[in-house]
Amino acid sequence: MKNKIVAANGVKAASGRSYAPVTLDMVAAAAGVSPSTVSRILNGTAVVSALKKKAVDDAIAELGFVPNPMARGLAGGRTLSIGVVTQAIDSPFYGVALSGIEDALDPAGYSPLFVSGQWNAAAEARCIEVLRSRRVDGIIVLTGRLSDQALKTCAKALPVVVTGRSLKAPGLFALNFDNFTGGLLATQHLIALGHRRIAFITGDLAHPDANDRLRGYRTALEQAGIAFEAALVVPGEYHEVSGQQAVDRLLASHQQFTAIFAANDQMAFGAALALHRHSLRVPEDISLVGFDDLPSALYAIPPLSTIHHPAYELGQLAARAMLQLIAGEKPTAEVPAPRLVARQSSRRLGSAAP
Amino acid sequence: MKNKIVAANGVKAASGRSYAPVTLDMVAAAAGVSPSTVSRILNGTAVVSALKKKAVDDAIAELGFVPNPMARGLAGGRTLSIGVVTQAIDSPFYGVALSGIEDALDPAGYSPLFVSGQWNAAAEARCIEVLRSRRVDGIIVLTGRLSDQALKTCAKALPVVVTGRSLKAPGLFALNFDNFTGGLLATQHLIALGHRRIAFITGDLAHPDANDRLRGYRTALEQAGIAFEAALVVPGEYHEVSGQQAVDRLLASHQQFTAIFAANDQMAFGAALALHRHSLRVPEDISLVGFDDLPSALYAIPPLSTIHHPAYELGQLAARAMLQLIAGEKPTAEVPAPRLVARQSSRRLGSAAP
DNA sequence: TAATTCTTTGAAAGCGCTTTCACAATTGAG
DNA sequence: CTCAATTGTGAAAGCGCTTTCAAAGAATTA
Repeated sequence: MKNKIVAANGVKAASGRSYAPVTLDMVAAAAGVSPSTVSRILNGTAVVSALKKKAVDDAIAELGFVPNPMARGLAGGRTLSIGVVTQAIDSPFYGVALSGIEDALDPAGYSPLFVSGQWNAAAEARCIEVLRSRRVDGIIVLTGRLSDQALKTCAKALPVVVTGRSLKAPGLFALNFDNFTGGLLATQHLIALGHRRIAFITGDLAHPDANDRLRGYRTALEQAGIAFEAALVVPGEYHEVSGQQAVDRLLASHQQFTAIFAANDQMAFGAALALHRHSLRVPEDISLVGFDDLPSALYAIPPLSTIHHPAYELGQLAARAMLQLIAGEKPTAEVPAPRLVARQSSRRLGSAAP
Repeated sequence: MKNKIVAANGVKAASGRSYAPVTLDMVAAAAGVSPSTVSRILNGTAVVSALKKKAVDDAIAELGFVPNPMARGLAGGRTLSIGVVTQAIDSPFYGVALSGIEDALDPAGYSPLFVSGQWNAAAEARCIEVLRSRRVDGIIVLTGRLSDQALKTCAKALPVVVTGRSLKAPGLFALNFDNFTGGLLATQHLIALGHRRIAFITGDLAHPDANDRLRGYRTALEQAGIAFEAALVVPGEYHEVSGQQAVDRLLASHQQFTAIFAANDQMAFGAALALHRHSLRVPEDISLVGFDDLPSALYAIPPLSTIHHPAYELGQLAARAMLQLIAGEKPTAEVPAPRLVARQSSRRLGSAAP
């Protein structure tokens, strides 16, 4: 039926006639039923006779009716929108996660509302305020710097899903990636390749994940009977420059090392550039392993060995968990385990050039 | 005053007491005025005596009142939200643009609503439908595949700002980057370095920008008296793999060339990897120039020479133009001119190794 | 068959805000 | 000092939808 097409394609509809806001009342009138009945059919709130249902469905299609979410939100309390607090919408890692959220929310009829916290607790708090003032039905927080306490109290008023922490509270669901094991795997990989002097560029240690990755590194060392050397651990801040500077510092300190494990890919890229500037080749002179498996890791030169961090899936899982939370169910999602992706930036110590 | 703090910090407020939705009526009651007066003060719709204004302002601060956008939208027709149709929220280029939009919209009290069109006209049409059903006050379309006609008709109902096209229509503002000059500059740069056999990896030629860049390439060649060779032009699709494949194809064809100009950075990264795989060094054996100046271009190895495409500014300009459109003003924004950023991926033909 | 319980449906009261409209209270002009 | 033109303000009517609440009809039971 042509009706369906009009209903499914707003632009088409708009091109036909000027966008006429058709309301639920008009549908009711056209179908010869009361507005309440239309609403009930729309929301599946109550049983309606098949006869009337058909009449209403036809009227909706005929008129190309699209419910006004504003009115819905005002009247019903739900807005079918989920607030998403991200740190930077242009971050390569979070971008992918947002994409996962969007894709998981869409089929359920929910729209995400993205706001950026800029790695700043105060800004995040403002974000949450904005989201609540927009009456979102729930909030997904991607990592962030907000205190656990702030999140918990927020969860009292609204379902909350948070990634990057382990946290239990009513109305709150936490999805945590196993950063410890990730750090462990990366380091074990280098050790297995014969490396003993492995430098580590940390993430921002204000973040639990950065600490977990560091613990993984230390534990792997321990397990292999390699002494931990503080001088081989240099602080970074999760972005490229900091990785670059870390390597500069490492080199300036004249420490010996044959491999570098960077706590995320962005720092690994920076590190690679610094090594390049110092005429050190990866992996011939220095092996390099990152963390996150950004899309661009595949196209680094050489392609970066890294720990796969399933950002897209994480986004999807978070979104689905939110949907479950809203439905009153208990989310059960589990984040996939970390997995090493060995590419060409790491190689056996002392192996011949290709 | 503590009031201010509470008002500015929702989380704090929430942690103090359970989130009590304070309404305009409550403010009116507290200030001893009518709701109409409060509304007028909120919107600056009419002159209100200084005395009452102060009473209301105090009450607002005291109660930590935040207007409900839903109700506002329902009653007033405005929603203070702008729909943004992007192609992929996780694209490195668009991510930056979104960030610019967000930053420009925020001070005006507007929130962006991002939806992804996935480079698909039908999906974009659906996006627009979603945005309209959410009653956004305007729509910003980042490039996209929608027909000009569809955009124009959309603009009849809603202010529209579109990037990546030159288009004139009532209620519509187009912001176009000078891709032709960009292509020209990149090619001239390589020519100036002594290159004569310059391969070109095109973007998706369904896009006007891809064609403009190609025209720039051809024109630069012409101006330098270099014959255009179709065999040196290979099609790409604006993503890494296509750049990689393009180089594979180029090499397989045994064409001679000393430089490659890729129509965007992502393809340049792919191309660099392919060259690396074939043991060709950049820039010693082949000079490489990209287009867009993605943040990661700076950390490519070697850092990529490219045309600066001011994505962040573009986003800002688009958002500001939208604000002007909504205010009934005529936007005047101009996109900054393309600019070559010469880094280390391009060098003079035949120059000695460092 | 009368009494009782379900089902289906409509009327009406909001949700929180904006916006006419009209009423006082000022002010200026005649 | 009256009459008209301002001006500041409140009452009330929605915006488009959801959701009691109660009524009417259908089905069940005694």
